[in-house]
Amino acid sequence: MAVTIRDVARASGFSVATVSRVLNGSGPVKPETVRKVRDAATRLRFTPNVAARSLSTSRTHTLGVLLPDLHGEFFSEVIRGVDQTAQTHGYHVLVSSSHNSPQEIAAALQTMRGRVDGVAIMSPVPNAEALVADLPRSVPLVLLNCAADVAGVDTLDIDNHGGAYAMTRHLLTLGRRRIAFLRGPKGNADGEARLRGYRAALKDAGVVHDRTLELDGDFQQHSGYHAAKHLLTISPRPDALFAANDSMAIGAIGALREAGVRVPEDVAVVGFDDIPIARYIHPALSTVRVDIAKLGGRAVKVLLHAVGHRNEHTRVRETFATELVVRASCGANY
Amino acid sequence: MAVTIRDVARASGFSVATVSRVLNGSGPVKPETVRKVRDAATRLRFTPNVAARSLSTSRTHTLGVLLPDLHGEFFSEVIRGVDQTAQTHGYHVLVSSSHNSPQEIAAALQTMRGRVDGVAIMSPVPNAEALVADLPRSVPLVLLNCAADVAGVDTLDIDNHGGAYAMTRHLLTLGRRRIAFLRGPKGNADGEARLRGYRAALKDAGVVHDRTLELDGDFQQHSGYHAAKHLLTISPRPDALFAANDSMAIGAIGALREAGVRVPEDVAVVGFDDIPIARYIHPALSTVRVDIAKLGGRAVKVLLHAVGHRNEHTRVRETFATELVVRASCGANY
DNA sequence: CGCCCCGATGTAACCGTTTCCACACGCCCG
DNA sequence: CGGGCGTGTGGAAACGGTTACATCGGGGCG
Repeated sequence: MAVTIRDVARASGFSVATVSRVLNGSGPVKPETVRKVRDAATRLRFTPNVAARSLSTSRTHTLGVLLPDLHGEFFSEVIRGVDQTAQTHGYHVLVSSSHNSPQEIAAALQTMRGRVDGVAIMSPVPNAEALVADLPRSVPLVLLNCAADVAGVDTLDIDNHGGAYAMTRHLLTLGRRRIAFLRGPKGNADGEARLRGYRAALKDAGVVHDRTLELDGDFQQHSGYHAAKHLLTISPRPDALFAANDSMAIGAIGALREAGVRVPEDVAVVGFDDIPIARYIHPALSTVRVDIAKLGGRAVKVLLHAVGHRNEHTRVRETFATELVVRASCGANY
Repeated sequence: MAVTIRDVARASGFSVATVSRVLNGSGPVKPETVRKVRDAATRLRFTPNVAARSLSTSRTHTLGVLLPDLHGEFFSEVIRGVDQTAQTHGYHVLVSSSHNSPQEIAAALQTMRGRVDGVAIMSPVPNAEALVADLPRSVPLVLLNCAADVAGVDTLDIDNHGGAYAMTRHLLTLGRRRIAFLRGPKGNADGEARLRGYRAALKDAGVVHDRTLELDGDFQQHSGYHAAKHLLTISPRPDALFAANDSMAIGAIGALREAGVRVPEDVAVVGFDDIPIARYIHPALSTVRVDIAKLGGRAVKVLLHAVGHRNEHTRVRETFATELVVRASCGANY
């Protein structure tokens, strides 16, 4: 067995209680004692057993992150933000992906129980309300991008509607009229909100709404690729494509180029998210920036606040602003 | 407090020992008893306390992953592979990033102690041997891409040398002679091995080695961008650029295009990794494929094997084959 | 018929912390 | 001078599981 607190107690000549107090900085201890105990601890290379510790404190110093999947740069940015912030607060991060249904999320939450002090859920499901509603609410939760209004949990959202509205408006001012929209996965809250923003902008501009210009996608590159192929069969051909995320926009550009269609001259293509790679592709992708890593970091802070108040804090509901990023693919600069 | 095994025992009319046996499928129990206990457990919504469990079993059912950073698609692919495999084996994944020095790795390993049953380390440091050598070897470790030969740990490597050799050879057969190489971060084992493969191929082909064609990079897009800018100042100008990873290759292509240099006509650009996005950029990136997710998955399996044998198994040392992927950016198809 | 073994179950020790409570001591104050 | 208080420390009870060991019938076998 490894060295325990008892060994340190014996070696330093004090009781386990005192050793514990020294190591945790709790309770009054003589400086002299502190020194001796510290000495013994380092000499023996004592490392507290985290299981034992969390058994008695019921704190794990770990946060969970539930993601729908791990494809593309979007999610790695989320994790990056989460990990970074968690680390600076002395917390660990437990990730779990491939949760696309309420059932899977509930199951994952179940198995995480007791392993984490709080969980950030990025849920693609339409009605997160229902999902979270009948979960044991013992663990602090923060919902990311769920557009849900659930009592008892914190929620962080991206201003999807506003971003999509602004981008659509931008395309309209550039003179594009037949703007196709490439949707996210069915029921995905982000995707839906972006779609609504697009529709609203069209409507406000008095452009007639054409359902056939709303293409199906699933946020992954290849779906953008296929959607663009399909778009080329539409007559009259759209002069712009607004993809619900950057990955699909990139896939779409690939398909258009293959077909000899010029971007942005023939078809403007824009995305959403501003993943790091967006500026390096050709043409550089115009998109709607979301500070994804920051969102992840914020989620951690909210969670830690909840943990600190034993989940009896006033709930937070924030919306992250987006920013229009105009590069080349929208045709603004030629 | 939550419902404990004692509550289940009381409710079912059996002892905690029997309940435990039923729930873990250990020891002989009457079918009738099993039913009753199961009933009581579900009725009370009993969830075993993982801390208590791991305190007595010293198993956490969690694996750790240490990564140098989380930028780009490469690492998210690793995590994806790890998570997927871990999940199918009922394991959780603790990730931790930004570990670029032996000290940081050691520290992270320290704080993970007791939280995980094993750790996969993707270490960029040159001499992982030294690092891991003086770590407490209680926890099973698997080293990814360290090109290190450390006793007592499993190691998984990518055939960096072979892949780079093949790619360089490919460029040579296409008639390129002044092939620049864009290096990875200083001391990064993958980067170094790829560089050596490049050099070896040049040497074997009798091409004189020109140090000025070896550019500095750090695996991130912007470094590829800047390196390409620099490359354009070299005279005579190189006719090919082999980037040590795809992210940099993509950044480089962006820079070249900005400068009006045609890829691949004027300068061929190739990468390494075959991240998902590689095929969608323009020109589609020729690269060396590595099944990153599979590597992550394999790491988990190795780790679980080690855990199963209480870290007293025969160590594994595997090299993952790479595959030359010829697309457009190398100029083979025009 | 007695013994042994096996199946089924219970009792309690143990895992390594934290923390409540008790206690000793010195000091101040009434 | 005694009681209260604050400081420093120790003893031991949690925390909630797992599991070694004990117990108890009953069936097979010599």
